[in-house]
Amino acid sequence: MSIRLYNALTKQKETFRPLIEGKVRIYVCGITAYDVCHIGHARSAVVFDVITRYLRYQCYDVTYVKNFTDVDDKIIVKANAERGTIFEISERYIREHDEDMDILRIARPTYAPKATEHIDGMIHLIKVLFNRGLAYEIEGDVYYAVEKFPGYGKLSGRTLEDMMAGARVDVSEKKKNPLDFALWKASKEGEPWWESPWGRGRPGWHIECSVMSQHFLGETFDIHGGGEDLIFPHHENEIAQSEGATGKPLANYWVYNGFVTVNGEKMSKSLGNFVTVKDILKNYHPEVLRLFMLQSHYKSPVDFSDESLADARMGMERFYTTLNSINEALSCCEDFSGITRETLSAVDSDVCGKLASLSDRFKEAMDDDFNTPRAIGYIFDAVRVVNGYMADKKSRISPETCFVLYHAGKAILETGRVLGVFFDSPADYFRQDRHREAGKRGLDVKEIERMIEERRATRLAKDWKKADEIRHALAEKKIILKDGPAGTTWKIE
RNA sequence: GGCGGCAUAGCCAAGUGGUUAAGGCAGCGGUCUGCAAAACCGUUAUUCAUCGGUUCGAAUCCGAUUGCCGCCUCCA
Repeated sequence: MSIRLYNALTKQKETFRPLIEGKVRIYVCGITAYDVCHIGHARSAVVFDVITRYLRYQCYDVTYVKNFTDVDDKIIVKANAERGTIFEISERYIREHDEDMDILRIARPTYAPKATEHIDGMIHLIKVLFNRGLAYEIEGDVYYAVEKFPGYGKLSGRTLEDMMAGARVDVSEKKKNPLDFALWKASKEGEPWWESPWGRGRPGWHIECSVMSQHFLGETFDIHGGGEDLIFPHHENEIAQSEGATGKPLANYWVYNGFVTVNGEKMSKSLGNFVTVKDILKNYHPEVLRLFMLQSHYKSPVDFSDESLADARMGMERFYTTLNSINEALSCCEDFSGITRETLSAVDSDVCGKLASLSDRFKEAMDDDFNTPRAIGYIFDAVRVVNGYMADKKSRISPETCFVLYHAGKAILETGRVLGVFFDSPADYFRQDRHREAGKRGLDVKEIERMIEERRATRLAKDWKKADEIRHALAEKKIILKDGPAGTTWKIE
């Protein structure tokens, strides 16, 4: 069993073979720290989180690096506008980024370096490029001479001629070739600067990733990733810099997540449809956002809307409802330590077998280019099997049943957690959901619970008419009551 | 203009050469329930944008057409 993944460099699915047996080194381009994270950042983070979780689940020792760009035009503009330093701006947004990612249950990268921590390395790399005749300096700016690097365009699948034909190339007087890009920029008045052999300046955008990836992962590493918009020019330029300097491949597999659109439109500040992670987390559980994203393949574009999130919430409710039922059944469970697969009845054994196959099917799906939609389909299958089993066994909880349910719950939790979901207890999940939904609709939780308490008394008195009146009054507000043996619980539709 | 991607049920979405086209949401019928909810069972695409072609056989490969989208400028 081996993982196959789509390599954007070769444009085909390939068998994944890490450079060092058992170890995987991944570099993903992170954010430029000048604003809060939006759902596009969230998708990229979720995709690579799931990839690293799955690789670790498959017992790989993963080193995952995700950088922060903390010096850049937009940060400088914002710092000047606020009469602060670029560090005040970048530190603020890095902190916000980390908070958002933690809530989204994104495992922290092994290393999260900042560009400004590696200025010396950048200067060193630029010197190497000079020595190799790939860089030139004009008035304190240093440019990369793209026509000197034969492989330029190999990742994005275009040639220099193609690119020259495009009318949108910015023609700068200084550059020898309009496609040359800045490695180092002379700092203007009011801009941050570092000393360099070419005078006071600051780094170009692409050089940081070449330096930091090499610093943490070596000259060649396994997987380089990011959003698909980074293919050109960012990663094309990284390849030119790194491979131009070392003569070795930068990374063996190039993996890109598709974009998020909002109601069918590209997210942009001018359209005013910029959805931040914080906006979503006000209205939905973080795992709902993850489920929504993972129900599409990572390479596909995904369209975000309130309806699609609401659908994902219903799906998540199905999972947690089953997890809850398993917990309830096991809470009154008998000792099943003496039970083994071999001692089970045919029916019990059959269910146990079906649940045991979840893990294999899950791996089969994930091995195929991290096919999370299929993997999730298999978890839903398992949920149906275990629900059917519980419906059959309703009132007869035996040690054998407990054994089966215990293993069923374990299998579902284990697979789900590779996807970064099912980390809450069901009780917690539903409590949060009630409060969140009540908040969205301006409903008073205390008042709802008071009415349920009132209804409890009428039910004890078997006054069904009055009980139903209360049920219907709450139903008008989309509040659904569930009468169970342990009392009445509620949720919002 | 150049490069690339996508089109599968009411909606979302797997499947990319061969038994009944996963799964979720929504809907409908039934079981269960004091009534509900949840759950379960059944049901909802003779067909995969359109038209041709290759093949014993195609949603899956090839060509054309239509429609949508991304990149080529900062962008996850």
